[in-house]
Parts: sequence; structure tokens; C-alpha cells
Amino acid sequence: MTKPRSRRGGGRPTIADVARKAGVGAITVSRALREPERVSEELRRQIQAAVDELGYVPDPNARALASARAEVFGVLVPSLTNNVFAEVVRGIYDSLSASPFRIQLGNTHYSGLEEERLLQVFGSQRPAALIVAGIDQTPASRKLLESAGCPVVQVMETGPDPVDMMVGFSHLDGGRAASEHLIEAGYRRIGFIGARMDPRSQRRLAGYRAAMEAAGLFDPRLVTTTPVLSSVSLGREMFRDALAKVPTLDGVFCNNDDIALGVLFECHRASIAVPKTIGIVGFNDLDMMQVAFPSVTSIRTHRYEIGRRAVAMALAAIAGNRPEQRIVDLGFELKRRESTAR
Amino acid sequence: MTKPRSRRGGGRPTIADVARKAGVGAITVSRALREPERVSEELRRQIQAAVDELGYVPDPNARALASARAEVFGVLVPSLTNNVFAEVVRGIYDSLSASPFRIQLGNTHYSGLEEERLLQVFGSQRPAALIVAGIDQTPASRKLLESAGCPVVQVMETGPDPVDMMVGFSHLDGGRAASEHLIEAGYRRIGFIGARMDPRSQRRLAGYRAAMEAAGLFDPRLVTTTPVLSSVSLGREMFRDALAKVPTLDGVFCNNDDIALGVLFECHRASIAVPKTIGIVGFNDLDMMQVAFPSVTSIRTHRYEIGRRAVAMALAAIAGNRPEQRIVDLGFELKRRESTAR
DNA sequence: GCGGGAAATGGTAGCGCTACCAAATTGGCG
DNA sequence: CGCCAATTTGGTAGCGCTACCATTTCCCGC
Repeated sequence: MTKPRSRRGGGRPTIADVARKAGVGAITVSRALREPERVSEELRRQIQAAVDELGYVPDPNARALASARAEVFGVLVPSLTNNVFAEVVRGIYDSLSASPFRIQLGNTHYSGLEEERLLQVFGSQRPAALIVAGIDQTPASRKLLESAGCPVVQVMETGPDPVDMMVGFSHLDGGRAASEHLIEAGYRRIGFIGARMDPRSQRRLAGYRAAMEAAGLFDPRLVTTTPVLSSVSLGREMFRDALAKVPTLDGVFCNNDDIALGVLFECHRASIAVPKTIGIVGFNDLDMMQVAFPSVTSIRTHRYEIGRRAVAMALAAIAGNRPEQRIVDLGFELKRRESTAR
Repeated sequence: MTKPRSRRGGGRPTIADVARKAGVGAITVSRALREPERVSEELRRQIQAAVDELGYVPDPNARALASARAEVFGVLVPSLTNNVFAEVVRGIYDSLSASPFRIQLGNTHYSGLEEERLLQVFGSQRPAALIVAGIDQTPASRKLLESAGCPVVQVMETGPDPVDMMVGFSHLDGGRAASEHLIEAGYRRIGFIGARMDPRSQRRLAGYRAAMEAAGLFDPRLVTTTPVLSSVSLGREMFRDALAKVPTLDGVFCNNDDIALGVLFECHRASIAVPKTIGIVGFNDLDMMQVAFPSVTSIRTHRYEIGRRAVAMALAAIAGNRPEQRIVDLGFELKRRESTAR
């Protein structure tokens, strides 16, 4: 059973082995695998039989080298543990699992420099498409994206100036909607609590500010932010700070649900009535918000769908029919719940 | 400025361009990049200058093809959104970010068949190492892992029969410790609530059962499980079911923290006193458990560290010094909190 | 001064696949 | 019946890199 094996490779079957066994040329095997309609049905069957018998799997490296194009989607997100990006990534994986495309996932840790480095690395692979989170790339990153020679989808946000395509929603509008809701519910001293103030959180804050100023309620002392990574425990601490700073606080808009949950728990602990004494609004609408007691008002965002749409647009562009709508706004939804039902 | 570019490639600089510019042979450039100590300092400097000037980045596909070994870690996890695996994956990414290795991440969706398929795909890339979650691979998957020709690390669990190496802890012991803690705290009608009963949850259940039987407290009606994916809202529903089934329930061990949180919220909603009427223990110890009100007792697991250790062991094996300890048990820690402080 | 070995460098021949073009075969139509 | 075009198949020449071996250079010790 000692097969003759090539000098270097690990002895795995190659396209030449399949071709020999099927009695055809190597190139015909290649075609049968990639564009079956261009090969007669009979040869196709023979080739398939040989493939099955040998357990042949094409070498993606050789394929990428020969075709100057890897079947890889490069995906860049700022965090892997943040549920929001995990959902986007899940949508991407689910949409790509049935395709021949692999995924190269990079974690930028919210760093522009790291993003540049990763784009450099990804670019060297000649990916089939790039999906990046956010619209605030550094000039260098933007240049890398523009010269990548493949479809690029910026996700999570929409903005006026896409590198190529965009899928997301307006964080500014989301922040404004959340804040207006609190105002309409009758809250007046409404604080903003935001951790890890990335560009999207900044825009949510801008939306908050716009709503508050329009209502003549804005006061800089109501705003509490930190660059620290967001967590439930941080939400609790920040809420205590905010309350110490402004004891008359009667509502909070949190830049995400983790923070909101921390606020809710602290209210319980300090016997602060929600929504009577304090109204709470979160952002993203994680599953737990509707289950919390009291349930927490939040801005529902369509993270999974963003991932799916990004892939769909990229695939369309690869196939040659670039979607005419280059900027897709998936919007958001204000979920009114007990935490603001005064 | 029209550079002469090769017929196919996208006109990016190749190793030959660098070699020409530096006035050396291509192979010397290759060596300077991979094993600098084997090239004289002078040539190294010249080469580095040429690399910088041209912006040369090696093509990983060509490299993989020529060396029959890709600088890729294949990573297989059952879920991307479950915080537990997200943390493991984060540990892996952080440990590998400074290395030349890329990561190929696959999502098995808790399916053995999908795992086999992905291992097949990953195998075709000749990865430098494979990291897979769990120890219950199908026989076919196991065979694929054994014949992968690279270091393999099974993570999350420890067991008697590693394919190669293992990093994790005993879920059975964890389940037992959680249950014994409830028993010691004076609870008697202690339920088990478990969603998505994967093999690890099954072993936590076995640990629960062992502890309960040893105390003469086991009753099958106390066990409530479902194959449905875990979530906070599901935890709430399952707790209501459990309570309907056994109204005298006075404690619950949940197979993870999402479920525990759902139970806690339902207790608030139904005005059930925690820990007085019901004691709650979770599993994994997410950040929020210590912030919850009341704070929730949980089994702290070292997910991030598992990811880091797995990479460290794999890198050591690649470098030729395979760690003598092939099975690393990182243990767990019972965090006693208010939810069981009767 | 010379042989021998270590260190540094280069040439050649692929790795497994596909782009490009050529050749062979078939079919339609005037 | 013959010509042209469409369809199907194959050969050749790389893609960009590294393994393997050859060559050159330099230094040491006797």
C-alpha cells in the first residue's frame, strides 16, 4: 500500500492524481470542479467518482496562487467578546458557510494602528472581499481598502462617504430616539452614561445632546463617559459616579445594554425605584433586556442581519452585479419597556 | 510611472523585485525574512531597506504552497456568540497576534457533522496547529485530527484520552462543587436547569446528580433540560416550568449564567426571595454575576487562559519541544455570593 | 602554506493549481 | 457538401515562494 508520493507534499492526492484516475487532463478536472457546466456530463461523472474515491480536496493555497485571488473574506472587528460584533460575525459565518469562501477574522481592539496592520496582512492574501466595522478608518487604512482590488463593505454604521458599500444604521438617530423617548416619558434630568467611547458611541452621545438641547434640557454635568472597556460592573460604578455628581438625576441613557444592566442592578441595590425615580434606556437590545425586572427599554439593532446583508452585497459584487444601492440603512427600533413606563 | 507588471499578479512586488533591488538572490531574501541569523548583517540591512521601499509583503499562499505548511491555526468552536467561547477565541487571538500565524475560525454549531466537514476543509490547508473545543469528537473527526500531521489541542475540557494535547477542566467536578455548595448551604429541593445540553452540560448534570445522590436528595423530577440554545429568557421560562413541576423547589443549579440570570429575574418578578426562598448557582461566572442584585454564586472558569495556554502548548510543539504535560487542568473556582448566602 | 570545515550565498526545480491559447470535435446552415 | 462558429478538451507556462543541493568564501590549525 505504499503509494508513490511526491518528494515534498504530504502524500495527499493532487489534481493530477484525479486526472490520471479519471483518464482526463488536469485542467478538465479543475474545470469540472469550478464550472461544471463547461464539462460534459459523462466526464463530470467520471471525475466526481475519482474525486470521491481518492478523497481529493483542492489545495486552497495552490488555487489562490494560480488564480491570483484567494477565496477568503477578510473581516475586521474591534472586539470578539462584545455581543454586538459577535452577532455580526455570526451572520457573516452563517451566510458564508455554504459557499467556498473561508473567513479571515481580525480583531483590531478598537485601534486604528492595529487595523492598518491587519489590512496590510489581509491584503497580502488577495481576499475576495473585505468587511470592516465602522466608517472611521485612518487615511492609511482607507487607502489600503481602496487599493484592495476587491469589494469592501463597511458595517455597523452608515455615512456619506463609503469606500465601496455600507450596511448599518445611524447611531446618531438611535441616540436621539432613545433620548427623546425619555424626554417624552417626562424625565428631565437625563444623564448619558457611556463606556468605551468609540466613534459609534460618540455619535449616540451626539444624538443625546441634540435631543436634550432641543428640549432645553442639556447640561454637560449630565454626561459621564470613560474610554474603559464596557462591562456590567463598570455600568454600576459609572451610575454611582453620575448620581454623586447630579443627585437629582431622574433618567439615564446608556451607550449599551451592559451599562444599562449595571445601572439597573445598582438601582435595586440602592432601592431606587425604576421607572418611578429613575428611567433607564439601553442600546442594542440584547435578549436579556426584555427579561430583566423591570424590563429595560432599549434600541433594537439588527446586528445579525447586518452581517448577512454585508455578505450578500459582497457576493453580488463578486458575481459582477454590484448592488445599485451602495448604502443600506437597516435602521433600528425603539423597544419601550417597563424601565421607562412612568 | 507604468511599472512593468507580470502577466497575472496584481502588480504587487514579489520576492524577486526585492532581490533585484537589494542586489542579492531571491533565496537570500527569503532567508533574511524567515531566519535572519543565517544572513550576514550587511545583506540583512540592504534587504530590509528594499522591503521597506517596495512595501513588500510575502504572499502567504505561495509560501504555504512551497513549504507544504501554512502558517495557520485552525480553530473550531461550537458557537461564536456564547461568551464562553468568545473568551477562549479572544485568548487565542491575543496570543497569536504578534506571531506570523493567521487564524482560521470555524463554527460547528454544536454539530458533529459540521465539525467533520470543517476539519476536512481545514485539513486541506495543512494548518500549523488545530485547536478544537470539546473532547467528544466523532470517530471520523478523531481520525481527521490524528492524521492532520500537526499539533492538536482539545480545549474546554479534560479527559483521559487526548488526541494530542488538552487544556480545560472537569465539568463534572464543577457541577458537583456547585451542587454540594447548595446542599451545604441548607437547600434540599435543589433543581437542575440546563439548556442546550451539550456534552459539557451533560457532565455538569452528572456532577449535580452525583452530589445529590450522595446526600440522598436526588429526584429526577428536579431535573429540567432542553436542547434549545441557551438564553436569559429561556432561563426564565425553564424556571417557571421547574417551579410548576416541583412547587417545593428551594434551589437551582443552572448549567450556565444566562439561565441563572433568567431565574434571578423571574424571582424578582414573582417576588420570590433570593437567597431565602430560592438559592441560585450559575456556571462560568460572567462579569455580571458579581454585580447582579443579589450577586449570584457561580463557578468561575478560566476561558481566556484556556485559549492562551492552548496556543502556548501548540507553539511549543511546533517549535519542537512538546510540553511534557499533555493534559493541563486549569480547574475552576466556586465564587460564593449572596444568591446562596442563607 | 594547505587541507578541512563552517558560514554565507546562490541556482534549480518544483509545490498544486489555473490562465491562456490551441486543437479537436460537433452542429447548423446556405 | 463544405464552411464557420460553438462546444469540449488538452498542453504549456507560469503564480511567488522555498527545499535541496552546490558553490563560494573565510578562517582555523597543523
